[in-house]
Amino acid sequence: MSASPKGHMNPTIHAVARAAGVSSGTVSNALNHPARLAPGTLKRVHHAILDLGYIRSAAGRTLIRNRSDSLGLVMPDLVNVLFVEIARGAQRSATEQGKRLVTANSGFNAHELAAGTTQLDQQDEYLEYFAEARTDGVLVASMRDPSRGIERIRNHVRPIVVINYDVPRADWCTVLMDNEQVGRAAIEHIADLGIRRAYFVSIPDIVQPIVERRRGVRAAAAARGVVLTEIGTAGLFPEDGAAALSGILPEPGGERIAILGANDRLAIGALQLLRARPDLRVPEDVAVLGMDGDHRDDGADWITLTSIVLPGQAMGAEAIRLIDAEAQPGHEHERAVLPVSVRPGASTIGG
Amino acid sequence: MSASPKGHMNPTIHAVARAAGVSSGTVSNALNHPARLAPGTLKRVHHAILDLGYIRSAAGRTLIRNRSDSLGLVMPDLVNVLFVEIARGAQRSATEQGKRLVTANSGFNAHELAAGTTQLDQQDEYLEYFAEARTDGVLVASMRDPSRGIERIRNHVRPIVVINYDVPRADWCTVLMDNEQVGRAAIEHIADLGIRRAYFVSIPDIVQPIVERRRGVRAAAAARGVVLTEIGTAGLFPEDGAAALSGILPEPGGERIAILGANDRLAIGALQLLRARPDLRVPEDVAVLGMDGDHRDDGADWITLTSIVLPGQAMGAEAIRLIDAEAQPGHEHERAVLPVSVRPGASTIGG
DNA sequence: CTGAAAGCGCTTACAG
DNA sequence: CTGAAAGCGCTTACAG
Repeated sequence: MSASPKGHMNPTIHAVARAAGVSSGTVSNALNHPARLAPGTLKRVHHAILDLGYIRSAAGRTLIRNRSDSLGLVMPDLVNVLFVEIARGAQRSATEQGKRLVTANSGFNAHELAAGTTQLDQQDEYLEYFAEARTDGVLVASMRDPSRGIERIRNHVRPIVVINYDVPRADWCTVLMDNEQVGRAAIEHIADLGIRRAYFVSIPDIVQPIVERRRGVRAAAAARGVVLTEIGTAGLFPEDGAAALSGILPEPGGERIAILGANDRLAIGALQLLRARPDLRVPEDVAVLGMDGDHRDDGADWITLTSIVLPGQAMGAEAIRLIDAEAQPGHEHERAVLPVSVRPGASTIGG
Repeated sequence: MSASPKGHMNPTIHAVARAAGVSSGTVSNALNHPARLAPGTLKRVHHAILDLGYIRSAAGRTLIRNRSDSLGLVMPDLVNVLFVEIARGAQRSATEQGKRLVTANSGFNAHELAAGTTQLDQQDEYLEYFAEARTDGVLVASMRDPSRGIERIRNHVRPIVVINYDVPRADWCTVLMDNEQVGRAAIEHIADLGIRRAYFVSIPDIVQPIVERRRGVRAAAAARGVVLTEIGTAGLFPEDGAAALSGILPEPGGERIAILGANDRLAIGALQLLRARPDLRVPEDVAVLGMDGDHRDDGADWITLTSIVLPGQAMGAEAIRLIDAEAQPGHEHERAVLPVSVRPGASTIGG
């Protein structure tokens, strides 16, 4: 049981073979096909393995098998809760299927992008890393087009699933949430409440989800006869929302309006302004809604924020399922679009 | 430039050599010691690499170099924001130093542990995974004793740094935050405000940070003459805090008290109760404080929560630094304990 | 400056 | 049931 009785570091399969008085092929069989060994031999080998603190080298094994029994997940930065949820869903699902999942963070940060301070992210580097490792499959959760990086590794890693970015006619499976539905659901929700005038508060169209939410908002507003005004912000934080909105709050007794934040933080910026305006009632005068369920309502809020719940964990789990499906012969690439739902709060429905 | 002109998959170094009309050793040199090649040869090799979509196999390379040029990080579940911050700090720091960092989630969940519904986590499995991969160093962020898993891989991976768990006389470097200071700082803060009676609300001592925070709270309360009452909860959520505290709220006009949540969510449970009690003023009658800076105060709160800011990103960065330091000859294991600080909010200081 | 050869630690038919 | 041997894809002295 002692880790290393002979002081040897890095014991190999040959050291184990010597200690057990067998050949290295037999040690390998003990690990890979134990049923082939006589019980006594198996026991001796296992004893030697424990005694030497032997751990098989993945390099030798991967080299000859040309597979590594593990999956890779490339993530943007973890500031966005959506990606934490995607990672959790994927990890759980992989574990349930007995697969190892290993994650790399590319350092992409939408806040920085919006503020114009982005450095390059490491997405392509980590894709290459997983390709070098001959990972059995790669999941890429992304805020930007991953095509170039994927193109490079195509010859070396087969099942690839892209999460959260939609490339037309892509040569891989894709898992998306329905961002147009996010925008539509927001408008539907306030239209159902009888509100006829809405402000959509958002950064410019620099990332795909924003583009699509805007499209959904516009389409639904047109369909429902909601008068829509779009307000641009410099960033995705509450103060950006507050700064952009300070001019548009109505006088008391005016027409009822809704403020729709492209994300929850922007909506919270609106709530901050409104807290300082006791003459305006929420939601009777101004209804407020966020669009990415990022804000964790744990009961400390002065008013709970209505938002759209994004299916992060489900997206992660779906991606693992598709990795599997891709491995089936004759599989056609799938494009899964997962639905979202409104989580009503007092900021629109009161109570 | 086409990915695979001859339809070959998994091109090897030999395929590249053939295409470039050189030997495989020369291709290897082009990758590892480009200066050794004649410019024309180098160019031909690079062209062949691009043309074939060649990506070097880490397996062959690791096998002969016995190192993989990457670091592994084993994390508990990402529900706890502290660990997200640790991961971000480690990732950023590794990137700055040009190192690849790859992460695995063990699925340990303190909430589930507190609720008694834990399954086993995968910490040891992923430690073994990184050992098999001959990772150049391993970081383990943990809520439980990782000794067994580390002991097993000791012969195969050298620099090991444990984050957030303190093993006495450990044979590795350790990065901690000062959890006793967390408890002390909480008491100091409210004692400085003149409060003489405090309630410490916490799950039982099933994880190390709780043990130490309790110890710090007790020591500081004794030192400062604060009358301390400890309240047990069944879990770490706001509703657990609210359930445990509903009996202890004072009548208006009584002695001023402080409620100290072992984490922010428990403190928020107290805030929920207090919002329903307009006869009690916060912080004049009841001051409330959380202990893990987990709650993101983004301005939607009815009152901002005073809390203790934990040095998550700094811990991650420090761990990367120690991996480096361990590699120096003659290095002695370090035990870094990073300080915490109070983030004052209206829930204790008003305003 | 380039090539031939050895060897890293495994797994897998194949003999025996 | 076990062992000897080939080979996975690389890198690195070493000749030339």
